This record gives sequence, C-alpha cells and structure tokens, in this order.
Amino acid sequence: MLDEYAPHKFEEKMRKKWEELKLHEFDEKSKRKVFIIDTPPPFPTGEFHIGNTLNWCYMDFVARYKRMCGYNVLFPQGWDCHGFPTEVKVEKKYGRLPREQFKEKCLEWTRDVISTMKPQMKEMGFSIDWRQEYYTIDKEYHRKVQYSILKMFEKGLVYRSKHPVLWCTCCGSAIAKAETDEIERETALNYISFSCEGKPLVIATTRPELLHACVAVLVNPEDGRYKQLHGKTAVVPLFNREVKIIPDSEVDPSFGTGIVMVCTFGDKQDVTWSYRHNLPVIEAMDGRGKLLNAGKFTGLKAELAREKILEELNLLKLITKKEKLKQMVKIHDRCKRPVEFLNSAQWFMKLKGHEEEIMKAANEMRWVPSHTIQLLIDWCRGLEWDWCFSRQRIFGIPIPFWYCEKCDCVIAPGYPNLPVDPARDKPPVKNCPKCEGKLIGETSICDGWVDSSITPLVIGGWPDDEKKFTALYPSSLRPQGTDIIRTWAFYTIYRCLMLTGKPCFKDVLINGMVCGSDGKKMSKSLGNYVEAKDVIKKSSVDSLRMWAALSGSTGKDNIFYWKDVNYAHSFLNKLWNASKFIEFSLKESDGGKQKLRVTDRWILSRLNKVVETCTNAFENYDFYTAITTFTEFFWHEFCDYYLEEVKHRLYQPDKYGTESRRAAQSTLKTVLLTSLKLTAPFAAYTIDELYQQLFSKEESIHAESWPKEDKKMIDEESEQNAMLLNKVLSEIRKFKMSQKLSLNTELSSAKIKVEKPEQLDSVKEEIEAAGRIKKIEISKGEFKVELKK
RNA sequence: GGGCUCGUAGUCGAAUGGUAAGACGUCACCCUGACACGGUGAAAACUCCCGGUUCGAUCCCGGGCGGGCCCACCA
Repeated sequence: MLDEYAPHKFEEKMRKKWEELKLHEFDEKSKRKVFIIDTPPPFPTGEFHIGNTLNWCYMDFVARYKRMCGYNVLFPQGWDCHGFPTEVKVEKKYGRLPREQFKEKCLEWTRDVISTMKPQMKEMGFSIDWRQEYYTIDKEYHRKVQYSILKMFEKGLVYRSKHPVLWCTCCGSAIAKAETDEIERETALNYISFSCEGKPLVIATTRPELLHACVAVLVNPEDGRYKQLHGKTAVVPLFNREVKIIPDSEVDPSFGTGIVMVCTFGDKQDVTWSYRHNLPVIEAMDGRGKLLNAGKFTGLKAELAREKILEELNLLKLITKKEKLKQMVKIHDRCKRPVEFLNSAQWFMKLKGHEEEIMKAANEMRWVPSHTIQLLIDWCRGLEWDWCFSRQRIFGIPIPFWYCEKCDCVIAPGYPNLPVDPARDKPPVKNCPKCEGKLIGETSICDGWVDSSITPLVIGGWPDDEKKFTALYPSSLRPQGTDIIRTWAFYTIYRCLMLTGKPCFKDVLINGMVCGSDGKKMSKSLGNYVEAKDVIKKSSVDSLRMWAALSGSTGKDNIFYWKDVNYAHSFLNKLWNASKFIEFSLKESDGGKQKLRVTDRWILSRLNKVVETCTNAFENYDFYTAITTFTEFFWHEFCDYYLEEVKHRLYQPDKYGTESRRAAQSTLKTVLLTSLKLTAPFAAYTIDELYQQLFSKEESIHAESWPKEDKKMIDEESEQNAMLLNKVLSEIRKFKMSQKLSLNTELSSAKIKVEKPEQLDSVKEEIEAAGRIKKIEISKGEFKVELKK
C-alpha cells in the first residue's frame, strides 16, 4: 500500500533503477526512428544554476516524451571547457605560469569543476546517455575541430589577415571583449581646425594624439551645413596630409561640429567606418602604446604625445574651443587601463557573402517560438566583417597552421597528424615552399565558439563514420537560450552548412532567461539568485522540474516564483493521494462484466481530449499548456467531481450493483494510468514510483508508450449531462456552506428545475449519493435548486 | 540609439472580434471513509494610455508610455 508522499525517499533508488534498465541509452543498432538532441555543452563554472535547470528540463521533457513515442533518442552531453574565465581563475590561484604548466592547471581546474556539476545534473534526473559524453579538451575533440578548420581552409573560408583587435598597451596583448570593463570618465573634447580649400574646418575630437592616423573626415549626408563639402578633401593640421570628406549617415550632426575624423583606429566606430569606406590604414601606435608614423612625435607614449600635440596646436592657434565631456571607456579588467584597437595579424572565417545561405538554412528550420529566428536574421543582415576567430590566449584549441615569416604563406598539417600544436610541433615542411623563408608556428588559439559550433557534427560521428553520420545528421533538436542565438546558433548553422552543405537542425527550441523576483536576469551580482539545490532541498526534484514547465510559456523570460514550486508539490501530493484512493478501490476487482455510467463516459471523454491537447502541446514544445491542461483536468474535474461521484458505487456494490462497481474500477484505472503517462516526462521520479507500486514492479513508466487519443471515446452528450450534474452538486455544496453544514450532511429533499429534465435522468443516482439527498424532484423550468435540511 | 518581446485582479498568468480561465495571497465555512500539502464558497480586473477599423476590441492597425532581453554606444 502507498505510504505518505515523500519524494526524497525514492529519488535515488529510482535513479539506480533507470541505470539498471539502461533506459537512457541510445541504441546504435536499433532500426527505430531516431531523435537527436544537440545538447548544449555548458561551460564548467562549478554550479548548475536555475537557468541551466530550465534549459535542461525542457530537453529532458522532450527526451522522455520522444522515448515514450517510440523514438530511439540520442541525448548526449558535452562540456565546453576552454575559455578565458578558467584562465582568470587559474591565474588568480597560481599566478602566472609557463605555458604548458598553465594549461595543465587549467585542465585540472576544469575536471574538478565538472566533477561537481555532473552529480547535480544526475540528481535532476536528466535522462542523458552518459556514454555519449564529450569534452572539448579531449584530444579527439581537438582533432575534430582542427579537421573542420582545415576543411574550411581548403574551401577558402579560412584566412590570415591584418585586422584591428582589442589590445591592452599596458599588458602588450590582444584581449577578448569579455575581458573588458567599462568606466565613466571625464575627458576634454577639443575643437581643432582642419582646412578645406584654404578655409578652416573645425572638428571636435577627444583623441588629438591620433591626428597623424586620420584617414578621412565624415559628415552626415543630411547636414545642410556641409553638403558642399562632399567629395572634397580636408587637410590634417600639423601633418599636412589631405584626406577625403565623405558623407555617412551614422554621423551625429548634433555632436561637436557635426564633423568627425576617422583614425585607424580610435574606437570601434572607426573600425566600422574604415571597412565601410575602404579607407587606408595608418598604424597609429605599437603594442606598447608608442606612436608610429607620427613624424616628430613618433616613439612618444600616447599620453605624452597628446600633450605635445595640443601644445603645438595651441601655438598655431588651431584649437578653437575646449569642452569637458563625460564618456564611457572600455578598460582591461586586469590592469584597468583603457583599451585600444590595434592592427594585428589574425585568423578569419569568411562570413561576408554567405549571409543569404545562412539565412536560407535557418529558414528551413522550425524555430520555437517562431519569432526568435528574427534575432538571427537581423544579425546576418548587420554583419560588418568576417569572424576573427583567433585569440592570443593559452587555454584553447591551437589554430593548426604555420606561416612564412617572409611571405605570409600558410602551411597546413596533414590530416593524419591532427591534432597539432604549432606552438610546439614542427611544421610538416622545413621552409616556406615558395620563398624558402622560415616557418613560424601559430601560437594563437581558437575562439571558444569554434569549438562549440560543430556539436551537431560531433554527436553524429563526423568525420570518421560516414554511414553513422548519414543517419544522425541533422540533429532533430537544438535547445538553447535566447542569449546565444547570435553566437552558438549562428556559428553552428554557418560552420555546419559550410562543412556539409546542409542545415544542421530540424527544430530550434529557444528558452527564455530565468529572472529573479525583481524581473531581472538572475545573477549573483544582483543578489536575485536562487540555487537549484535549495529548491530541491526545500521541495523536491520533481517540483523543480514541474516548475520549469509551469513558469510560463516557452521562449518567454520567466521569473522564478516559489509559488510555482509549491503548487507543483501540492499537485504531486494530490496525485499521490488520489492514486492511494484508487489503489484501495481496485483491491477487490475481478474481470467480470461492466456497465458504464454517464459519469464514466464523461471522464473518459474528457481524458481523451486531454490526451490530444497534451500530445499537440508536446509536439510544439509547449510544456506550459501540456502541464496546465493536465493539472486542471486531473485536479478539478477528476478529483473534485468524478471521484466524489463514484465513491458510492465502490463502497456499496450491494446497493448499486457489481457491474457498476467494475465499471467504476476500470475507469479509475484507465484514467490513472493514462494520467501517469502524461505526467511522466515532468515529474519523472514521483510518477515512476507510483507506476511501479501500482502497475508494474519490474518495469518503468519511462519505457511505457505515450497514450493515443481514442476518438470513439469522445462523448459530447455524456459530457453535457455530467456538466449539469456538476452544476447541481455545486448548488448543493453552496447551500451546505451557507447553512454551515459539513458536506456529508444528509438533506431531506431537493427540488431541481432544469430546461431539459431528461438530461438528469441518468445521473439522479449521483445527485442522491454524492449530494446526500433523500428525495429528489426534477421538473422543467429555469435552472434552480431548492433544498431542505 | 537599434532589434526582438511583453504590459490583463494585491501578486503571477491563460484565453478570446461580442466585457475575461486558473494559481498564489485574502476572507468565510467545512477535519466529508485518498489528501488540512485538503474541500466548498466569497470578495477582488473600466484587460497601460490615445487614436483608427468594426454593429461591437482586451484581442486587428497606427502612435505614445513603461518593463525585459540582446546588440551598439558615440567621435
């Protein structure tokens, strides 16, 4: 017999059972249709937070649902290990170490962290096939990533070129955008007089030290003051160089004088303008912040050069005005010094020119919710330049090339030699085949998105097993957050398309961000943080899983509310107790003849409609609809009404007939079993415990098949009659409340008026028994129920 | 500043071209042979504002205002 509901008692036991039954294992030999989930490889941070929880719950709902539908589900799990946050943590702990030693420490740290995250994921009951685990730090994974780069290189999609990168002149290194902070500071806006056809042309700038690198002057095309300047040239003071005056709509006419000087490179905007107008590049400073190509100012540090240049401009009376200006400046988070843009040799993947193909591939996928594809489309349309994927860091996959010191010729390794580390390994040939120049091994590593943008290929067995790959590509589902559409989704679609010529997913399921009670994205710094393990401790894993479905419709940002968790727990408790009641009621059941009553037909009809709604909802990844449709039905129709209306038949077979009792028993059993199936993907532990205790000791509900709606069971007439019955019972309950009577008080008589009295003919027994009425009179008229004590 | 998205009872949150589910919270009553982690009821919403289309809009269109997410941030 069922005990009290205590989920913590059976969670672990159930996990072991699933493992024994190998429920989550993908069957490579099976001929069943496959369903492949391109699981996100999380970055190992040590904690599986509630945002991850939502994301993985969605995947697990799908995985469990699809298995019940008969699919052979591939639910792998990867770890996206490389990245600068790890480097930062390791450096903090050990200080600066030699390259190889530093890498070792990063690996150690990563393994530690994964070993704390994995148990959390197992505890959540995610039905991952852990045999399909992969790590981006593995040699094999390195090999595949480098293989993909080589393939793209062969297709002319990878090249080395000079490009502006974020650079810290204090540390003498390129840095990633994620390593920057922003501060507000006050600076001077200098109005400097250029000249055009002998007349002065005043330009406001905060960077006079970049005057020597000025390559163009821009005005807004709509700005009436400067229309006559379009196409003319301006002369840069001190350096006496002529630069073009170009119209560009991104120039703000209200800032300064409405004229901008473009330098290579003052800021991100300069980079954009340089590319857009194909401007020449003048390298303004070296890696330590000393001016280059600046005449007599060459070699001076930028700050000093600024003073000298301003001094000289002042002497020449070329500064017409000075204003104070507050500005936001990007600084390097480690040394807190402002960041510059510096031209340096980097590696690129060709994006420009492929936008249309990428959008076409994306359009062939089903995006849920559908509007989320727009983020990707906008991103494609706004692409300004190719993807600079090289990083001057240590912990990552090496870019597998050597290049000639003299002629920049690129040497690639042979495929059988992968993976390589050109920083350490010898090149395949001694010298440059073109000019005999010395070959230099690339020391840069790949951007982390290079690693993670081939996951649909890797889980499909690419590039080694063609037969397997044909069967396992594209992935059926890519589940991910809305925050990384422009990165993970975008790069994956692009790279897989370039490598295979085919779109990499069928469906893309986008989940929203989990927010704190203040409506903002949950983060430790905002203090609006709730930890998954606290929820589990205070409630249960299943409540947390159900919360993921209850917290709002798919794709929306959802705020974490304890009330959703509590509701989930109450519901599961209710389901548990209803099961207990049914278990007891089925005790003395035999297989004899049955006679269904209207209430049975009503609840079975409703059940079949619920099955249909839930199935459709699952097909559309609409977990909210699935769970709420079900809970509403089970709690407020099945428990609140049906169970009350059936008790008399169970308790008094002598009075109401054994055939009626058998019908009640079989209906209860059908509704319960179907209900358990419908909720199994959500409350995986609780439902399986109920299933095993009530229906099958040996098996698991997760190996059962998903219910199919039976159209023959839809019975509108019985539904209508039962609704009327429920309305009458509600009136009886109201009356008892108003008289402060308990609901089991017996009433002497009821006079019921309804428009169609014949509707109540078949449910008179229920009114009598569930309403506890001695004598009932039914007549035709406007709906009314008169009761006597 | 740009894109996307949302704006419905105290708090959440569905639905719909004809004035609106459900949950939490509140209040009242009920320990009825599954469940007090329960039951039955009650109170509580001019569906953000202004226009337009329509016989009629919360739902459609336009314009505001205000959240959120992502991106770009100003020479």
